[in-house]
Amino acid sequence: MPELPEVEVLVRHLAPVLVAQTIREVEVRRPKSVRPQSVAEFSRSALGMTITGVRRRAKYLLFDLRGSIDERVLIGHLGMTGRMFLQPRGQPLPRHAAVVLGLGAEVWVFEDTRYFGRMAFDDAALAGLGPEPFVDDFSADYLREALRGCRQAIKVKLLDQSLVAGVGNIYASEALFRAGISPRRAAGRLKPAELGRVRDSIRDVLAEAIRFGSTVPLDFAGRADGAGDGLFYYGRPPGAPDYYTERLLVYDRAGRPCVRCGTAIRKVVQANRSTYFCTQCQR
DNA sequence: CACCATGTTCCTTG
DNA sequence: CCAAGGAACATGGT
Repeated sequence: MPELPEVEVLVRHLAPVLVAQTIREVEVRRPKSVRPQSVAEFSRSALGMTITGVRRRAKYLLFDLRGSIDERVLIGHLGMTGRMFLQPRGQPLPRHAAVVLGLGAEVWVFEDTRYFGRMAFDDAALAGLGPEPFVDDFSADYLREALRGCRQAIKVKLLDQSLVAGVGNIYASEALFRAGISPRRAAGRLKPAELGRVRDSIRDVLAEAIRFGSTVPLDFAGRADGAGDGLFYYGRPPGAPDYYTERLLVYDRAGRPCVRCGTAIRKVVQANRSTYFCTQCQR
């Protein structure tokens, strides 16, 4: 689920169903998921608070809470496998439900198979984040300044959250394909025009993903495959094509033909992460 | 069994 | 001291 577009879409879905709700019960089923706080600390901080806003910063979810005497922000991160959704009280929880917050008729579930994600009153990580991709500060000039003299590969730099916040491993490859730039180029060696293309491609690819995600309704009644279990998921009518993977042009397409020139897509490893690109289209 | 996976952080190496 | 690379975290899918 989780790069900037997925988090943004989730925020838009959660905001209308969470705002004005009050947290009446707190159940931490996985203490690690509220680190660095203790379960008791987390529970005390969340209990009785009313949700006044749901926002996003990079890949973090920000939940504005207001109590009778103060306000605070609950911060969520989905890690690699996190999800959040509401389900009716009393229904069986998923195996990896990490935190369950009781609201009115429903409970708010943070589920996280690999437990890399977090839900905590801890904003330390936000301080080091670079600009959001859609703000004016994120410009070709900004990139030129920030990457001056940098010999690291551009793909690796795009994953650096202090350079630009929210790009992950999938959209880094996708953006560079659209920009026509090899992921292995030294970041500081890119020409101004190329940095402009990198910036535009990042924005385009993220915006397109948000636009697509926003058109997909959440399914409260049952799963896209028809197995109704009371949870909600990003819906896809049974038998419909999986647009999510189809609109990715290079990611996870090693060996398959480039959509533009037909050359086999290459997979390489950079900084311990897979990178996908077309050696013909990307120089 | 081996390897891979949408992310972040810590430790080691140079 | 800093930059860069690699492993760890934990579970599941292929």
